[in-house]
Amino acid sequence: MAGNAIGAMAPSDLKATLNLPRTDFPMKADLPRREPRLLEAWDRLDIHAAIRKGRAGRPRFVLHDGPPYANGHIHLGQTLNKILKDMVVKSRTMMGFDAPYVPGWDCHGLPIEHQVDKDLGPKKTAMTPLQIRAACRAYAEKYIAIQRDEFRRLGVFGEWEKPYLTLDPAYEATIVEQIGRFAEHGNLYRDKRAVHWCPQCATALAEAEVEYENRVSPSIYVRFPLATAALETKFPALAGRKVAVLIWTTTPWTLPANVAIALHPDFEYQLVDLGDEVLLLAADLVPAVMAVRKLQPRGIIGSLRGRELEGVGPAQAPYPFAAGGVSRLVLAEYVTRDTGTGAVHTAPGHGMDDFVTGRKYGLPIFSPVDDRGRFIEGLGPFTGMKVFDANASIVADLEARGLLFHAATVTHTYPHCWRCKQPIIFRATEQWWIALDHGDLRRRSLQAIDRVRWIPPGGSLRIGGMIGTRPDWCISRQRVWGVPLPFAFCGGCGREVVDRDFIARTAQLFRERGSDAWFEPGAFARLAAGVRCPHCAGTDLQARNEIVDVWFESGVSYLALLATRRGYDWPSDLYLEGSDQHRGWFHSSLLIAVNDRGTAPYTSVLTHGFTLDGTGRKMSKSLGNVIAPQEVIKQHGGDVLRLWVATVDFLEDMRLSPEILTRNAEAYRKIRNTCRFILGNLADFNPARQTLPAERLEEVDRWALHQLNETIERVRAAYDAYEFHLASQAIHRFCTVTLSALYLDILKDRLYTSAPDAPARRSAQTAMRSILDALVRMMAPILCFTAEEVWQHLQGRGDDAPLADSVHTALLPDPVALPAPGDLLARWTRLLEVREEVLKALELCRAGGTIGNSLEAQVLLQADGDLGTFLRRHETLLPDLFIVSRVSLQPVATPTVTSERLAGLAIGVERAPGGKCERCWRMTTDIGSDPAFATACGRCATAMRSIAATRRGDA
RNA sequence: GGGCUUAUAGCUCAGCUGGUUAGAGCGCGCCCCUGAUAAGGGCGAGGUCGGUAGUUCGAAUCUACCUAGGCCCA
Repeated sequence: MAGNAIGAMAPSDLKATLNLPRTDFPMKADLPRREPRLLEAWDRLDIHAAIRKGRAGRPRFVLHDGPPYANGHIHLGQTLNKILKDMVVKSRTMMGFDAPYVPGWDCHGLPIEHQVDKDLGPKKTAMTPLQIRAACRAYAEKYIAIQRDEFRRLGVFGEWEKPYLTLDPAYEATIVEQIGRFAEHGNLYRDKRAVHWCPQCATALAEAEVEYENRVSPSIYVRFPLATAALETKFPALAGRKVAVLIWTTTPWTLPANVAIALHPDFEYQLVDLGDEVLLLAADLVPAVMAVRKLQPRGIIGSLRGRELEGVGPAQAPYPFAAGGVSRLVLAEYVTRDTGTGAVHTAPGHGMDDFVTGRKYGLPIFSPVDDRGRFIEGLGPFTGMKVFDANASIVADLEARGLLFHAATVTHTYPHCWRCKQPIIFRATEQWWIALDHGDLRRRSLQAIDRVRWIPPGGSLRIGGMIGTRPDWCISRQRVWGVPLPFAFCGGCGREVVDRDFIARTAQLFRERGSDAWFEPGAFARLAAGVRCPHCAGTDLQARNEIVDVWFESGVSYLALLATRRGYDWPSDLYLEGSDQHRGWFHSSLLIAVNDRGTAPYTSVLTHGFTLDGTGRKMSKSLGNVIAPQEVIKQHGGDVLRLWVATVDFLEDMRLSPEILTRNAEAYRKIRNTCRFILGNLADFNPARQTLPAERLEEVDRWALHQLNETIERVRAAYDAYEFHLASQAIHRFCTVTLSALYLDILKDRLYTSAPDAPARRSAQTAMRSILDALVRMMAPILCFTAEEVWQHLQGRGDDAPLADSVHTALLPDPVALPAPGDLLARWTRLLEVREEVLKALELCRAGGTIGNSLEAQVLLQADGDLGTFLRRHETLLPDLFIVSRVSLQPVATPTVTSERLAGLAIGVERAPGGKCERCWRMTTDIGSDPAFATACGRCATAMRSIAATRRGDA
């Protein structure tokens, strides 16, 4: 300011004496462009190493990553999962924990092999297992790279350069070792299991390879003659009658393998008298069954519950091949009364349900069909027939023998092979199993569940129910892309060979060379050298290429991590996955860990729900409501996506829609702008030199800091409890309500118009600096990019105590130390109540056209008694608080508002007297009182003189 | 069909062990400002707490059933 021009300042010159916000922190976030630059900056900083180093020696907190499947681009669910994990890791890190994060990938298994199959087409048949495995590996590695980049783009910190992979040799060795642990404990056994089987392709199919198509099948009702001795005491009328259980089936070819008839324990079954015979079937289905033959029953001889029939009989199966033709009456819950007779022909060798029932009752698992779907030797007239061709012969045979009650056809959905499109069958095959009840594995697992903290608590019930009732675990797969099961088969007696040395050598081989080594010529012979068959002592051992279930692979993950990395403790602190993993990874990890170490691999398990569309429906291609994270990032940026994750209560299912994203983008902008405004007002503030002690702060500033402290407490508690939505809400609320609408609005006059170094202004800046410093730390786990951006702008301000390079190496804020508030908070609550009433009055006045900007107003307040005293005590604060030019405590003749909430308060609003100061825009009666400043008020004149004096001093 | 689970304003969430006219933020409508400006501020209108029936002096909060979702099984 030139001294000689002081008296004739134009409005623009006056403006130049204001301390308006200055910052190069952009208002427009432009996250899609800016975030990649921050990622690069973090790379240059080697942020992850820096954090690890900074937390070395601190109490550890291990969130163990559940490996996503290395297949395809990441979808919203995986995105949510990784962001949640990252917010846990970042918040725990900022709470002072050493919280490493090692991402992992699930690399083996059917989906990849399936896809590679498709890609290879007919070529695959000419390829060796090693060649196919190489193609699978390439496929997995391609998607690991893709997903890694996509996850990193979300701002997720972790050991991306050194993830754990289920195809790593060391990992594969752990898998084999853990299989060995089950073998040691005697939980492994080999037994039959019903699987989907394609007779055309001569291969087992996984559920994913089965397609359901319409097909026309026979629909036949068959009599199973029943021995009634046990029933005759109750129903004497049965004596001497021909009695049969009536079953219904669409697969006549499975009748030769029949061993039982399943009834529902709760259904009512009737003995229906048809004159020449008596049929037993479910009461509800009698009319429908009679209708197919247009019969009228003569009467009902008796009725009884399914459970009363258990073990009655037995009935006689049409064929003697299985169990000598005996068909037991057993109970099963899956029997329905929608169709059929309520009595279900049961062939455990040829049906999933049947198999389970067979297991339960100890029935023979008879599966007289070869790889090509032909009946094997010993099936009499059917030997050599293809099963679907045999249907007609069997129906004719039943007819001839008087066992056929009725035959028709039915169109229904039937499983078909994904590759050859032909109908498939169920067939019992030999598989490897882990026994759940041997060695108390199930009971010990249930006990381990009780010692884990499940969030939400329902998780305990959910996994407990599953572990409590699940059948034994089938861990073998007849596939190529996976870890070979470390077992041999005896060429002499044909039985399986489970050998400790063989398993140990296999583990060692895999550790050194990876599981591909299994397939190399001579490898098996070396592993089997010196091993004898425990059953017949034979030494002619043979390989069978079976691989382990991928759930077993991923279930080993924490043990594999412990085996290969230093500094991890058992068990981990947290597993965090979607609630579907109660059945999956939590489940398999638990069984393996309990078997190996007797405890769960986690002390707590946090689950999240699923991402749904805006109306609460699941996202699916067919509904066209899928939201791709890549699109969200392109449109809004990673921080907006992260903010969405942080605003929802993830324990339940979460909705996402364009509207919800827009909401979050707006909330984001509010937070961003709040930071920007504070940055702008700290432009000239040197915290090391200009910070005022807390006792000397203006009262509003102290109040604001108390609000900050309350927010800090809330946010810390929320992070501690993984309640990110409460943290984000507290942060957002603090920005909008406390700061933007109130505190910062009130502050503007003080910040802009005071002399830069005026204590009142430094007081505000002191508070704002504390606020922004705390705010940005609180934001960091959620808005990791923006927090960093703000942090960088907070630096390099002549700060004597430089900040850490990255906000992510800093700690969450502790509450600011303040003098005891006394009645400060109560008084301010009351002042703000008055403010609300005044704002209403101002609004009315504005609507009436008396004022526009509230600075044009003078507020008259009338209050008696206690409130009057209270207002007088705070009189000087009031104009700033209301952002008006003048407040006068005086009787109000014609109140604009008479408060309902505050008894006795009457508020009048009128235009403030005097003229408008061109500098501070307040209405005052002392414009031009300093002749040097004709258009400025006295307060501004003083400020400008002070500024001028300082500048001269500087010069 | 079974196990677990959800349902509070257009959106995201609070609402503790049942107790006065159910809260917040955003959005929306109207208005102000133009010295946070592709910003900022104010006021206001929105809910029969999914439905029904109970328990209770009293229920969004407890019970039963129903409806519509979700995950996992079958």
